[in-house]
Amino acid sequence: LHEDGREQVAGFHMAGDLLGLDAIGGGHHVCDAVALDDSEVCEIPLDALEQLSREIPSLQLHFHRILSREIVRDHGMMLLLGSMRADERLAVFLLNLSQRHAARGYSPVELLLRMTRADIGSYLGLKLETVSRALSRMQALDLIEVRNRHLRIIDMDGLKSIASRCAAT
Amino acid sequence: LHEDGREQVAGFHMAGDLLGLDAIGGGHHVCDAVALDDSEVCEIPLDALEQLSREIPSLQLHFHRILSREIVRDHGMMLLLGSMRADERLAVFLLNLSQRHAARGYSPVELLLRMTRADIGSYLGLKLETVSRALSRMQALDLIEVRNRHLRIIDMDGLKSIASRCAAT
DNA sequence: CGGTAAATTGATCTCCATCAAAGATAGTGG
DNA sequence: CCACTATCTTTGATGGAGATCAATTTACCG
Repeated sequence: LHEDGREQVAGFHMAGDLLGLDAIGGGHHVCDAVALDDSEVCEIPLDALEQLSREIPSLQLHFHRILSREIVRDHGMMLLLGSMRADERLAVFLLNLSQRHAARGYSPVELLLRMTRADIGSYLGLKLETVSRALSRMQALDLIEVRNRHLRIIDMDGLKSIASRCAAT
Repeated sequence: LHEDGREQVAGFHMAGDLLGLDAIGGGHHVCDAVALDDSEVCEIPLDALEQLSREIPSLQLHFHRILSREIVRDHGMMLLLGSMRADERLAVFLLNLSQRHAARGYSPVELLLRMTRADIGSYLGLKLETVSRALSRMQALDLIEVRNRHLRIIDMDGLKSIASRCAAT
């Protein structure tokens, strides 16, 4: 995502995720996408989708549900970026990754981070060093085990309690 | 917006704005709305809107455009919350307010802030004291003139240059 | 006019950014 | 196969922006 020079990672997509939901409605994309791994992409022509969703109400419903979820997700990110500290952000990030892994039939505790620390930092509004430090701290607390891009969640509940330790901003 | 205790101002709406765009697609609202002034609200039944937009393609197009804009707007906020300092955030906020005022036929320089400093802070990911200090600083630089909730923009270009002084995160 | 909520301003502290350097990893070519 | 290089990662030291704590001051409303 870029807008007057600045740029930021707006999200990480996994198999089955839709992307490019900005530009629905005819506008131009304000984000671009970079593959972090060998990927297959299925392009959905917007007008065909709109045409079909006019004919099939349940498709329309699903389409709108997806758009809505994107908005809710973004609001969650705004909350995270606006009021969480470094390790809370990271905990939320890891738990989210874990959930999505599990939803796709992979292990919820064994994660392979496809992105660099800088990417994670950009996404979470942190610097890469801060991400690295937070990971090390979590490892020291036996919450996770990190070896480069390989990450294993040891104490899921511990992570959850970090992620939701309220700050009541 | 609240989710496990925390809460945050997700946006400020003005006359004509749609709100409640979470919950499109049948879900539950994750935000609620508070009137900061005497307000009239026109409720749009979702299923009627979807029904109509199935029949009127241009309505569907507009509807999708609005949803898309919301997503783009949120991404802008994520950028702001993730990588801007206090006065940049405030400058962006004021310029945005000014634009929307102008679009409605009001003066772009004479603003009446309907919300508290705490609300602004919550929206921008800052504390109320920080908002207050940033405003005072801008006033000292003759960029704006604040008297309580009344705000006058004196140097629009100055504000713009603050808003876009890149930080290249 | 008195009481309450909001706003300003000051002092201090904390967390994260920044600067800097060393260690690990993967890819390249001899 | 191994040295070689570029990139990524970790870790340390320092500084700064904003949070937090606290005390006035100002505006608002019955």
